[in-house]
Amino acid sequence: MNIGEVAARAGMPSKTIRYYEEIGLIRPSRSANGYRAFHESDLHKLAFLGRARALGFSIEDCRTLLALYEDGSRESAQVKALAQQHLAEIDAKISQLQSMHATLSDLVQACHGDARPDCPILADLSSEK
Amino acid sequence: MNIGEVAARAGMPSKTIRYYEEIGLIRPSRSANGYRAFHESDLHKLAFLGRARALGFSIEDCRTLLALYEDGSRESAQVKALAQQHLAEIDAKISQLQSMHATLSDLVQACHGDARPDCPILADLSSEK
DNA sequence: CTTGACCTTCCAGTAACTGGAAGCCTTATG
DNA sequence: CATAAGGCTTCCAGTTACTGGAAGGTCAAG
Repeated sequence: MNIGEVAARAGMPSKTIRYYEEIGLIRPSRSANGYRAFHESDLHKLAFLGRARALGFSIEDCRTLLALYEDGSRESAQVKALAQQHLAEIDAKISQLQSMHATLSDLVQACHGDARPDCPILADLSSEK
Repeated sequence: MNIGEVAARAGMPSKTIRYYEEIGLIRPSRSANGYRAFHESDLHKLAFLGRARALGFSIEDCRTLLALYEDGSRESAQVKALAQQHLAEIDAKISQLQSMHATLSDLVQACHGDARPDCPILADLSSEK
């Protein structure tokens, strides 16, 4: 399989796949012509990575997850710990965004949004204290 | 005022303030010794930027907001439009994170997290289809 | 034989800082 | 007056996870 087909099947750009090779997440072999030659196992790894990334895991987390996945003697506790930690980060981000949302939607509500310069949003941003 | 005091009063690192100057968000004057000399107006702008950043606005949005703030003949509609657009992005991020959260917390729930290698989280990530 | 679609590598840019090195300025102290 | 501490300066590199683009090799079709 060439990179284009793999990209299509894994649902990610070829660029990303090359990048993943560059940082050592995958190691496709090479054909005589210099093209990357992907096996099913490479495709499988890429799909794994794609799903992990879709869940918001960082590349380094993905590297760890992949290593755990390939380590038959892993302890599920390690995986769970990593996932829980990530979940906590997600929670934190959600809270932060919700807080932003609350403030900002109040301000947007308060702004009449017409041709006049008077604006509660700017007033809030420039408020003393 | 030197940069240290401004940093303390604006609640951001000196590094950030230098960076904001570098990208043209502020233009503090200079003392004879080469130190940046901040006026109250600079501090005010930095506080404005800090609040806008805290609401998640990008630097470029901040630049626009600052320009609008300083333009006495702005139309509040412009500010409101920018804020609404940002609010939509926040909504999108929250949805995405909530979706990740839902999937991941299910998986975490399902993982016994002990010394055994069996792990629903890895199973899901490596699932065909 | 040429065209077009793939493939290759390499370099640069993105967002918004952050860390660190090398060195000048200022102030307090012995 | 020498020096040491702390603040200031600039400049360079690194971070995250790609993405775009240039220059050029390869392959299948007409």
